[in-house]
Amino acid sequence: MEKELENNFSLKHTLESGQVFGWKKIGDKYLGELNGNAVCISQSKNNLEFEGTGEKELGNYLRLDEDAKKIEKSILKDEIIKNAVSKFSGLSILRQDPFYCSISYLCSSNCNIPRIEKMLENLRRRKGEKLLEKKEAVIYSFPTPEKLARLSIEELRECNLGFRAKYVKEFATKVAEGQINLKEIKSKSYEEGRELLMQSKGIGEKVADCISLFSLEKLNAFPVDVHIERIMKQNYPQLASEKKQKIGEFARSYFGPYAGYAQEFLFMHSRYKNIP
DNA sequence: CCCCAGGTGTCAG
DNA sequence: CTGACACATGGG
Repeated sequence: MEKELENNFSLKHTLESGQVFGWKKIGDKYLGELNGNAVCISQSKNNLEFEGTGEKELGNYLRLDEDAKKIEKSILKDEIIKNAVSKFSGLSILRQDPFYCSISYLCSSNCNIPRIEKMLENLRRRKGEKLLEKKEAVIYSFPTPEKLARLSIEELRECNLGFRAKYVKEFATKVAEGQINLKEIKSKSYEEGRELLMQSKGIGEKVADCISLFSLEKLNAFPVDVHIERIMKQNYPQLASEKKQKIGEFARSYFGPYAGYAQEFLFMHSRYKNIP
């Protein structure tokens, strides 16, 4: 199926921004899973080509309904962010599945990106279901909260989760038993939702911000990781001796309701600063 | 063998 | 409230 894009959008900047794990790049196509189906997506200029999902479902995931140019404009507060936005224009913040997103960022603590990818792929391979088998790649679903909750710490350890295994089990159990209701959290304010998420062990301020931004429609959330901390301190001297929490507060009020977009652009800018 | 990686929990001061 | 330090694990 095909779709002509009305708004400014870059599939590459969106799927390779580090906000989401699990998309495999095969040539000019991206293979992955969306809502339990194996999906293949590619873009050429203003045209989006896709298989395995519907136009509406994909459009919602990619946030094609929002005007990206308008969002970008709203955060252009200075030359630094203008520079970052111009390099990665078309980056969209996905509407990820909250459970998958939560597990992703629970696994992210004190760990590098390739290894996070590996942990999540291990969970899919060992505990998910095979959705598609091609010679280039095999796509698995991500295990449900019930499935993860039933696993022992040892089984989770076998997926190389390390000390995060107990946190993943606790979170999955709370979701499976209804003690954590992600839909309900989504309907709450950024501040309230963040507090609720942080009641689960392994979720601190940064992870809660990532979950809020990438899967709970809290586009003002501004996760401050070591990279963002470094960039912010370099670019805004008044923050030089501030801590992560203050940096987040500053950014949310400085960049406004779409501060999360600013975070993604700055993160990309720092991640690829040595690549022309 | 030491250091680091999209941090967080814990415990002493 | 603030600053160490541990935590699993793979790679440099």
